[in-house]
Amino acid sequence: MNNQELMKHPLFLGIDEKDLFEALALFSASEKSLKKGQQIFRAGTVTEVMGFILEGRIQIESTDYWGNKTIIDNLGSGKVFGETYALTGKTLMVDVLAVETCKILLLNPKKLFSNNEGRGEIKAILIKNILKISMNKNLHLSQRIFHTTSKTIRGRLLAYLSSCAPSKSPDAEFDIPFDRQQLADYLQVDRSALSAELSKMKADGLIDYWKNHFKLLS
Amino acid sequence: MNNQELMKHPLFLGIDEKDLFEALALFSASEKSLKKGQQIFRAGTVTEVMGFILEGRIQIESTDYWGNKTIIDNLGSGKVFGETYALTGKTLMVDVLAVETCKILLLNPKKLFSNNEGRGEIKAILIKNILKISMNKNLHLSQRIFHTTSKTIRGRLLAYLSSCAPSKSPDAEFDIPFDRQQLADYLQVDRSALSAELSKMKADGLIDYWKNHFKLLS
DNA sequence: GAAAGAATGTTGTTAAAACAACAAAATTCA
DNA sequence: TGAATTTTGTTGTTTTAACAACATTCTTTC
Repeated sequence: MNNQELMKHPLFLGIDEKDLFEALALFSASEKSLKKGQQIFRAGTVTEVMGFILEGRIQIESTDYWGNKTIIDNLGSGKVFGETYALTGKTLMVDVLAVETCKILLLNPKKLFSNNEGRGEIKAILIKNILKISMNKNLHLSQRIFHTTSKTIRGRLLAYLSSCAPSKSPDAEFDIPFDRQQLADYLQVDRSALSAELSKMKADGLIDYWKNHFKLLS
Repeated sequence: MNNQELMKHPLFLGIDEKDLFEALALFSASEKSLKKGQQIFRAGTVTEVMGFILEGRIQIESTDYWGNKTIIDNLGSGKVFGETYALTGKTLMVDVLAVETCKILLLNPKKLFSNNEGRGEIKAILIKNILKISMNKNLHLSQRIFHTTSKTIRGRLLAYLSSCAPSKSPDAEFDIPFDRQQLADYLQVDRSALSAELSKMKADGLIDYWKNHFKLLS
């Protein structure tokens, strides 16, 4: 990802190209490469930095005492994660890990809130951008809640798949970022029961799918 | 709630008393009284204003096509709601209503982001405050997700009640803001099954309760 | 291209919660 | 205070998903 592309992302929107270097310096930005499966943040710890995904996908999840995993979110390039923990200083409730090879920027937002470092206009823009990102994450978390609102597996699948579909029109096709086990951990249902329900829904003519490629039928 | 008290709340933190009036003007603040059960925002609509609770409690909820209600949150005095929708302009996914007699401030945050109205320092402080509020809401929504992570009613109750307890110490006593039906709608379980499970947990010596007053036992 | 491994699908059994209908208790208010 | 209403608790039945064990298909790698 080059500077031109960086500037198009919500975090750097409104920053002039000539100021981008200064913005990155404000964040004490450092690049990091991750292998598939590698952990970035661990629940129970604290982080001063947040992540910006340059390439690859990461997953936010939580595993309880008995080993039950809950996937909170799955994010791809251009997305920001950990900003809430970096800025509030709260102990992480979740693990964050790379689900494929990743390149990320680690950004420390602390200086944005100092009064004697960096240009005020740049800091103001970045803070506004982080606010927007935070609010979008809010909406995203709300959606996440609605995906598991239904008490039936079918209801949860329909809620999730509908929100993934690129348009309201029937016969919309799209990929989801989960395999079956991950989808089960996201919707908080049993994997084999999920597979069974998907089969039934296909038999009922509601959906069609192949691996992680789905189609909603009319 | 008087000005002294207002200034202690996260939204106005850092604003001098002499600037409070200007801050309220920036928000085009207007006070509104609500009767128990009265709706403030309706799902499917759009709002330019957010709410600040002066007195009483409000509830954020969603009712699906079949009448199944999900309670997302229940907020008391000093809390802000609707800020995400007011600032992003997105269509509301939820209803907001007063669960008891309420007094609220309606605040329009639009001018905070204009360049020619209001003093920059005040706007900057308010934006930072809203950012902090947004992030806390993020953490809150994450917690909300963990409250319904367990597949058993008992697990959900323990997750929720533990997070309500004022301290980790056993025998902690506290009130919850829900009656049985509301708690069921929050934890997304059946009310009668919830009552039955509470009885069992009391019989098992895990908890004690009377109405909405609970005690976690060691 | 065969073998090994991983992912997905299938089926039967078990456990749990939804649901329904009603009983008991608490609260409201006339 | 007592009747009406709301809230909470109880129980039996039905539905659903969890669970377990295994079959099948897909993918990887040598």
